[in-house]
Amino acid sequence: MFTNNMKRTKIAEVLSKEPIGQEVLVKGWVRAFRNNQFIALNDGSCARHLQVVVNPEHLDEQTLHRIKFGAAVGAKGQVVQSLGKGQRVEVEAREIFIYGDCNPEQYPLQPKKQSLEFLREHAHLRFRTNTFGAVFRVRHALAYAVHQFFHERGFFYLHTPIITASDAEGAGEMFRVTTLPLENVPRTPDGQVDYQQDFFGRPTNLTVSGQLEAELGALALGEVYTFGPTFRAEKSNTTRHLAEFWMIEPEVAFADLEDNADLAEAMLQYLCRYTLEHCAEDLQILEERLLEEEKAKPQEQRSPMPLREKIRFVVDNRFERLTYTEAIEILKHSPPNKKGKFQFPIESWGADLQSEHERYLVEKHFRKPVILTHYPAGIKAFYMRLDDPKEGVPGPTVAAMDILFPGIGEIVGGSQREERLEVLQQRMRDMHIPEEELYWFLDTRRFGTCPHAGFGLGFERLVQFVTGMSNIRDVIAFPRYPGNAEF
RNA sequence: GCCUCAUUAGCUCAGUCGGUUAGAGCGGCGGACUGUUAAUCCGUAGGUCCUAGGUUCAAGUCCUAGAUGAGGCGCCA
Repeated sequence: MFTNNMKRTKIAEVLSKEPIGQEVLVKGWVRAFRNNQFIALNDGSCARHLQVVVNPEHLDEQTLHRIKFGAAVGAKGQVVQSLGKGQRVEVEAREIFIYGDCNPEQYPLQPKKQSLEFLREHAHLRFRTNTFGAVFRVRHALAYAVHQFFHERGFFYLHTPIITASDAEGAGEMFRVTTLPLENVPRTPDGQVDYQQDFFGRPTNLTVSGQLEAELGALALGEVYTFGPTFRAEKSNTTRHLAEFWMIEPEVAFADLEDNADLAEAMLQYLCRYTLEHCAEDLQILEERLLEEEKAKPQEQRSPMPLREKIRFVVDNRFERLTYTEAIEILKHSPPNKKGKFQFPIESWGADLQSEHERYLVEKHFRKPVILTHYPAGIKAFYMRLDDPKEGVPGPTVAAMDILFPGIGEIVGGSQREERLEVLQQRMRDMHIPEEELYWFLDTRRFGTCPHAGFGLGFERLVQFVTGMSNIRDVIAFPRYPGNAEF
């Protein structure tokens, strides 16, 4: 009979402290049962399994038969030095208790390598694999480090709304939020949808960015950041877009574009360093997985360096900073442009850079993260600060900043904000953004305005970079994308 | 939204020029095994060849449409 009068010890603790001779109770899920004798037990606390050695003399035939891949079991026994070679310590089980059976004929997971596509269809179970265990432990570490980074620097965590009434930001297609009955929408006499009868008395959407609200906070609290879910209803079908993702958006008063770039670079290096120091085992698993995955690819598509080296490279090297105008010059004279290899040839100043151009700059030309600044005003948002005209620059630019990472592309997008009321109003008129809807935003410029700056970091893209997962749908627990909202 | 590729056993995939009874590895199941490490060994079951049409004496194989998945592009974080 299983006596459950002991405190459970986590496997991470047994493996790190190696308390030889101590009696422990461990609980977890069976990852392998070899030789009718050796259970590889994993409880999620760490990447590694604990070997539990079963002594058949202490175990009835029936329980032995229930030790199956995936079953939840508890094991009580002494921690001893292992006689085998794969591990230093193991638990000599005197008692085994089956919490939950796992029928192998029905269980979708198998004790073998399974494709990421298959696991994506079983996302509710994929946490139980080595790869996804590692991904989600690293994701947690990164989220924790984000708060630690900002807290250490005196930033305040601001919770901006998830439901918003402003649809004037132009950040993308929005998801409508309503309680109106879709099958029988109330109409006004002139046939329009009668939003006065809706929950908020007006049209509302899920937020596409907390930036405008964060600016309100920054112009009083000084330094704030948001870290929350963000929604874009674009039908993007790529390895780096989600309909629901998490975004980190710091906003800093009395800061200019350079301060902004400094902050973003320091943050990315801090977060990368944090995972190297706190997630060594998980990163090793992910590095080995990536190596295995890339074996199937042609040489030129493989990563130039192993995962951890790539992360260390970001920590140890200054990001390359250059202006859009300088980037255009480099691209114009680049071999692929001259040889007509770009699908979109670089011809003149003013066009937005395509993925292929960003990739060339980051992966071929500089071979390191790149901060691109001072984009043409025409291709950037209304709230970005208009630069003073500069010699050698063909048109008006804004104090924008994009950080490009190898393999992922744009990981950060930010700017110094336009703090001058008249300039901002002119920009809004030029871009057909209604002033009335953003009166509250403009009030910050009317009353005690000051220079300020901020950026947005796509959290999943950062997790992608650090874990080496190539599809963004594999770094969020339950991905939302066009045609899929399962689980 | 556009382009390319794929869909065959539970999973990963092979399947020749259209030809007769569709294969492998892993996994499952049964058995053996008290030092295994992707355990091993013996045995065994398992198929609506994505769907609907079409061409043909004959279709897993060719054609058309659709569904689903993957990758790329655009939009961006």
